[in-house]
Amino acid sequence: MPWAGIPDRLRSRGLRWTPQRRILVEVLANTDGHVTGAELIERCRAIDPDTIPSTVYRTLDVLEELGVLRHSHGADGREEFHVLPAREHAHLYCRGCGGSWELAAEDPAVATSVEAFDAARGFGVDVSHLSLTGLCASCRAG
Amino acid sequence: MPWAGIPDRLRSRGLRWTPQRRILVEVLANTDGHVTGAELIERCRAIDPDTIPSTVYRTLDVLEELGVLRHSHGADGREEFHVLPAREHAHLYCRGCGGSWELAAEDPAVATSVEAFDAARGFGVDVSHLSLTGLCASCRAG
DNA sequence: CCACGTATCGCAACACGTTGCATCTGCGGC
DNA sequence: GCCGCAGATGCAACGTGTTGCGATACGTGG
Repeated sequence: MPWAGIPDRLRSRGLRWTPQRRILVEVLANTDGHVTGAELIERCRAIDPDTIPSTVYRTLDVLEELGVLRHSHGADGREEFHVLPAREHAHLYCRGCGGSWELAAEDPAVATSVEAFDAARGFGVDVSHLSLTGLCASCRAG
Repeated sequence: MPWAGIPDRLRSRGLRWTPQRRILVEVLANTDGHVTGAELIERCRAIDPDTIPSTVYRTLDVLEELGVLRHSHGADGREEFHVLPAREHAHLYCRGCGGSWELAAEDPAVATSVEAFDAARGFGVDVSHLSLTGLCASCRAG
């Protein structure tokens, strides 16, 4: 678990390890897949009811700078956080059925797209911040 | 100007042409490129200071259903509206310099990506809802 | 083990957007 | 020209996220 090293990683940057951050990291350690900011706050409050939203969001920013997590924006523009992006991944949202899927960076379609933007304009797409909205195969068929 | 036909298009659907909608359409008619919801409200208030946000957002929904405009989410997740998407287009945001670019659906990189997702999983990407974040060529070089 | 500097916290206010509901009004029909 | 009613409005409350600021406490150095 990479969580164990976080206190020292913070301190080595002149940042601090506080009870509030410990709680959030504990929550994140028990999380996989996506979570919204609101969900994280809720889970933190389950541990410490005094959890303050702004503290959570600020800590999330810090953890993102540390590279421990990533955020992107869902189909509705809401923030979504991804823990431990061991594999970078993008997201697909279907506006028909509301379904969502994770796509690895190695997914052929994703890789093709990234290459296309690189080749065409030298733009380096952040795969982990990539959210596509559209219609999935079955909604198109139906 | 396609705006002239809007009152009738609304009525033919059993919807209504109201003073509030007239103001918003007037604002949109003098807009090109992207606007955020907040900007639209501000411009409406310049005409009628009593403009209410919820009315504006609801009208925007209606106009989007009419196909007069489209919305997507910017790099920060905020809503962005696009007037008259005569040409469907996607957006590119650079997290380095904060720059943003419009990409036509016919842009080679965009077209390649759309095809890739269609071919790989039958997913039909909404180009007009597509926002990519990453690093532009000059920020990568710098 | 204490003191000090600064990162962080808690709180309050704000910004953007959404929702529920009572009231009002556009507009089609008579 | 008037009526009725579904569609819209206005308002108020809420949800999510951000920001500014004074108070607090982490952790380093003595």
